[in-house]
Amino acid sequence: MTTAVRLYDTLSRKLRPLEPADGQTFRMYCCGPTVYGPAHIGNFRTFILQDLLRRTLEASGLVTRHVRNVTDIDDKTIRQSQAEDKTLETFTRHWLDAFHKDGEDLNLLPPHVEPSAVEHIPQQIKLVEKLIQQGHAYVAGDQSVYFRVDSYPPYGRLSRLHERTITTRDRSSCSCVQDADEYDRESAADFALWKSHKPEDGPNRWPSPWGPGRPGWHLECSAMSLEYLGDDFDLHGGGVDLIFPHHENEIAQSEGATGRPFARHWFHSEHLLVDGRKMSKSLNNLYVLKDIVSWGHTPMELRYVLASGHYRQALNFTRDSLHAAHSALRRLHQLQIDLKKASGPEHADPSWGSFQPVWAAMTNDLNTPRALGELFVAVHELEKRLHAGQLDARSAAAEWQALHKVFDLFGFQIETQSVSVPDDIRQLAEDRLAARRARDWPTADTLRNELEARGWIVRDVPDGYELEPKP
RNA sequence: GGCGCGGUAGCCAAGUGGCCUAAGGCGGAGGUCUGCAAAACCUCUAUUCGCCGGUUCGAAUCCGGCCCGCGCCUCCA
Repeated sequence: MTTAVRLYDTLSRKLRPLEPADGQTFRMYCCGPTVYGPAHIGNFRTFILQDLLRRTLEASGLVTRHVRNVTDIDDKTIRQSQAEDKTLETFTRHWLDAFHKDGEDLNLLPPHVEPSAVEHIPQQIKLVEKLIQQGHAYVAGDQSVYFRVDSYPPYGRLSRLHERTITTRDRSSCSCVQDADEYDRESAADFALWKSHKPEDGPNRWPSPWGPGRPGWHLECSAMSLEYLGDDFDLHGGGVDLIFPHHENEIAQSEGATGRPFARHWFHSEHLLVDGRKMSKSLNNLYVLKDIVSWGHTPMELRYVLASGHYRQALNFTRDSLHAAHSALRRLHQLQIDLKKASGPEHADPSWGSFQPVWAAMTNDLNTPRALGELFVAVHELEKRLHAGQLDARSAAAEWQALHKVFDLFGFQIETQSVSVPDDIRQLAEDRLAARRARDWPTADTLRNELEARGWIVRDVPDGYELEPKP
């Protein structure tokens, strides 16, 4: 159980074992949602991957401390709350609740701490003051504060910025990258730590030593990770799009202020594509959990789909993949039932049983697609042995437990769902059962068709029937 | 223009020098079961890894070229 989990690190570009620096608690910070609308399935890919990483770390025997922030003060939350004529708090509260509901449905483990940016403005101001003192930041003409990128030479390491900007300048001097809309900055590369109040911000302003305003986006993560995880911590995660500029800026702010190394490991998840394209409003392919459910699929099926690709690879989401997930999950459910039936009394067995290769794949760079492959190799073998009567009660009980460990590892909630059957449907099914017992096949078949017309599938089982809503 | 990623069966997706005459899921085709079905389970389903060269005893895996697709390049997970 002491297997070290190995994971690719964006900064060193190497596979490295994950170990808590303090030898006790693995401290991880994940960039959370901006609560200005429903989170889309691409957002959830990232959160589910972080969830899978955490579950894997915990299954390896580590204790984790998982911090995931909520961005509830930024351009988008302000703009949208103003447009809807709501206070920022009312507006973001609503979308945070929605996010929590979705997270629950997807069986995301709640983070141990979920700090809100707007509730940590004093900490952010303190950080800015520190950066100004150390010459890493300056107050511009409009009372905004900027980070002086030139004051922090390692800037750009995470995103290989050097290779990029140098060539960009060489190639096209009129690149759009240079079009700064804030001309108060010393350099176009400098970014805002504190934004002075502007009319369009409405009532959303906080006092600061530099006048009323609000924090810049990157600042919250530096301030809150410092608050809840300390100067340096074990892992920082987010989507690939955050590598630059968000995480680059976080590193500059945090290391500039503390003089100490920031996150020890960087975990970035690739994007989810829909039908081979990036999700976007204009392509009308930006789906949310509600859409998935409205198509008759479950959050678990989405979780399965999102786990079916490797985190460092863009994953192509299609509606077909949800069907595939449905069938795959049903097979897992069936094995659980079959194992339970063949099981003797339970006894504690902490092993992975037939699922050892699943665990091996997860600890090797969180290879979830490989792990699912190994899972079904084991499923197939176990079903075969069960049907051949080659699995004794003791082994079956052990495998049943191991299977549940695998379900926990993936966060799959697989249990028999008791569907409520309307009385009239129940009556039709009962009538059909009676007809079958009377060997009146024409009547039985008519009733089956009637049930199907009303949206219910009836299945005969040895002692009666089962009803399932038509997919 | 720069940086980066990828092209593996109808679809999704592992594998990155020999265990690959390529894992797994879905779908499809047969079968067992069934009054018939359905569900479940079993069997089969790429001699081949975008194309062309090269390196090597040996390549899906390494190198070069080409053709496609995708992402990023200052506040998008």
